[in-house]
Amino acid sequence: MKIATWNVNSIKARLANVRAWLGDAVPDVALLQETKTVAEAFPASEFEELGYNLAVAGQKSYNGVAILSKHPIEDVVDRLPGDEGDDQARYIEGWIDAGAAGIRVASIYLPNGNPTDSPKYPYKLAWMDRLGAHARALLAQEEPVILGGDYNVVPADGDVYDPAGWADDALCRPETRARFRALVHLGYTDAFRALHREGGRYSFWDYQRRAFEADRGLRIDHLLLSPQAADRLEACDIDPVPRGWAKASDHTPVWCVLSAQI
DNA sequence: ATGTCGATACTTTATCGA
Repeated sequence: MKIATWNVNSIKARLANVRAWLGDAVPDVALLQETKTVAEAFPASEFEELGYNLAVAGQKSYNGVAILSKHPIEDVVDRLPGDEGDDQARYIEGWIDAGAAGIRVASIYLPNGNPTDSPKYPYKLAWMDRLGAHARALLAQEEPVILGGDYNVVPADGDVYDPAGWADDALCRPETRARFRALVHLGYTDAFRALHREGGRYSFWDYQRRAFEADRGLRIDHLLLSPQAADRLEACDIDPVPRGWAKASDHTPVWCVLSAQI
């Protein structure tokens, strides 16, 4: 079972690239973020042609998340619990019905939070607290779970090209990192970090100032695995290739492979 | 020296968000 996460920065602008990568990498499940369109306008048939089922949560212009799965998607939850007044499309969850390899997945687009002296930062921190509460509730079900997405969190200084320069950014601030660590402390595993010791491995490079060419990047796209999923973790990596394609997203896919059973 | 991208609207350029 191969599961990938990718912030595509508009599913319409990225249609050809996403279809090409799905054809190359052939993930069973793809968790997409920043689709930037309402669910009714999501180009579903373009992915159904490739053998994927879809679950989509969208809004006009901003945000938007989706799950693509070769297996049926059941038990869909299309908003993060904990704030009925929050109408930003940043969370979708579902059960991937793959028999013994079945797994619960969530596609997460965590708020950026900049600038930190605006209401955006407390919104980010509150959103992370809500995610923690929901992640805790999921653990009680003792299922394999992958919470994947654009976390807008640089977990440690080795995950950003210029730690000092980014120290006060919403992606690096101590309050942000503390909440990410809290997710780990609940019992979730950062799949990439579990299998790779080295720093300097990034999933995002800004469009500006030739950041990709200079490898000035950040690791902010993560796959967090419940114990039942982590016990089945066989491989995880970042695929930088799509970031170098024409009309690239500013993020690149991160994927992992789980065995069918332990 | 400067060099971004995508969506939107009282659109063809400015604004917002990232």
